[in-house]
Amino acid sequence: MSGAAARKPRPRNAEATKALLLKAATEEFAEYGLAGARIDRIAERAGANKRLLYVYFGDKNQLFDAVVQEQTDAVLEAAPMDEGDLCAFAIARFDYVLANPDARRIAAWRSFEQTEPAEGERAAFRARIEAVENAQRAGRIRTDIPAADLFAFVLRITESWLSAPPALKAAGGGDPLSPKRMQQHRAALQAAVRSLVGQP
Amino acid sequence: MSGAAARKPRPRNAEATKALLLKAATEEFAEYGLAGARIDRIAERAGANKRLLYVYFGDKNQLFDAVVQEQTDAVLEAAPMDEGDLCAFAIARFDYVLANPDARRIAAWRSFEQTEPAEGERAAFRARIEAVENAQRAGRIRTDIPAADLFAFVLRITESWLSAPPALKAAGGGDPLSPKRMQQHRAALQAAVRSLVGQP
DNA sequence: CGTATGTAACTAACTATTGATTTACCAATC
DNA sequence: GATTGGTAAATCAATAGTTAGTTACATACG
Repeated sequence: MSGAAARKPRPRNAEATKALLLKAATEEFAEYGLAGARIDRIAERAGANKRLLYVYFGDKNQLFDAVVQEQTDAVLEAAPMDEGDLCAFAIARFDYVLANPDARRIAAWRSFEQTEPAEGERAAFRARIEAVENAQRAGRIRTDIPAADLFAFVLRITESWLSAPPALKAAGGGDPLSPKRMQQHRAALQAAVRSLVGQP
Repeated sequence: MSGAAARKPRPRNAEATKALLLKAATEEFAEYGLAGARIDRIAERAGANKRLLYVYFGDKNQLFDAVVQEQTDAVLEAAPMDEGDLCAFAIARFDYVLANPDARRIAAWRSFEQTEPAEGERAAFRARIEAVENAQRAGRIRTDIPAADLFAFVLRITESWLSAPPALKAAGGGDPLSPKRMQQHRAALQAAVRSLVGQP
């Protein structure tokens, strides 16, 4: 027998490897952010060689961009805004980020660590704001708050518990993320958004 | 004249130097976070020698803790919660973080990069939640949303525009932080919190 | 007075590590 | 046999943290 342990090389499958790397990068960036993430850890998480990361994605920043792109697209798709219905939007977004905590953290890291907005995302927000304006004109929601502000309120409120300061989550006692607690919070969120957007 | 430029050493004043370092660290951490901040840049910003930073604060993490402590204390003091008055709290907090953007960013970085809550802060949040509960019992605010949830909603809403994704801020066109815009948003915030906490 | 002396404030240059990115190479598979 | 997927090990810059001092200043002593 040879002394060195036999390393079994990864099966040759570019697509699968690329997907594994992206998944590992998503987890790593979600946990540590762009500056805190480590290329070595990403490769290790993926069980792949570091080099492949550069082959498939370019460099650390481009990898981060790829992760951001995927996650923001997913959130946008999971929480549509039909007819400017902010209540439905809020609940859909809450459900999605509760089930996919990484998506929320990636979006937050991005808006903290990168200030340059992407054009596609800007357009997506503009469309949502316009939908809210339409609903205002149709008399479905209050008009004393500008559409952009109202949308920003609702957007943040959907993740207010999930992104609350650790000390606040801990202040209540009990598991702040237990299913029971989340069910309760979901109902609270629904009530809150309803009274927030309704006619005053 | 001698070839080397004469470096004028910093006047010998421990308190002043320490304060300058803390200020520089606050700016650096606010901008880049714990992982992204650079010790050398902090020293340079302060116009002080790197070594002093270690003498006065220990290491990078302890320096970050010192900054966090100062900033969170300041926010807590600037936005008190008398009699569970969430409206007044919200406006006071908004005004403070608008005037002190670093405080908000520091708090955000902290809750993202460090998960261990400090005991003092936990107590502060508990006190606030209790104040809200009292107001609920007194019939001043709605009771169909648990106090902790309601507080979390209001807390996040106070910074929803300031911490909105860059793409959202940019979507509206015009300077998203102009005084005029902020005045408008402040009114929107007031209206929003009022209808959020009022009896349904 | 003037000078020794202890110590606090400060500085420059060094080290040891870490971490992103590359180079050079091997092995499947078409 | 050329191209594609994969690996190990080197490179090179940046960084947190240190070592080894120098200078200002106070206080005490002759």
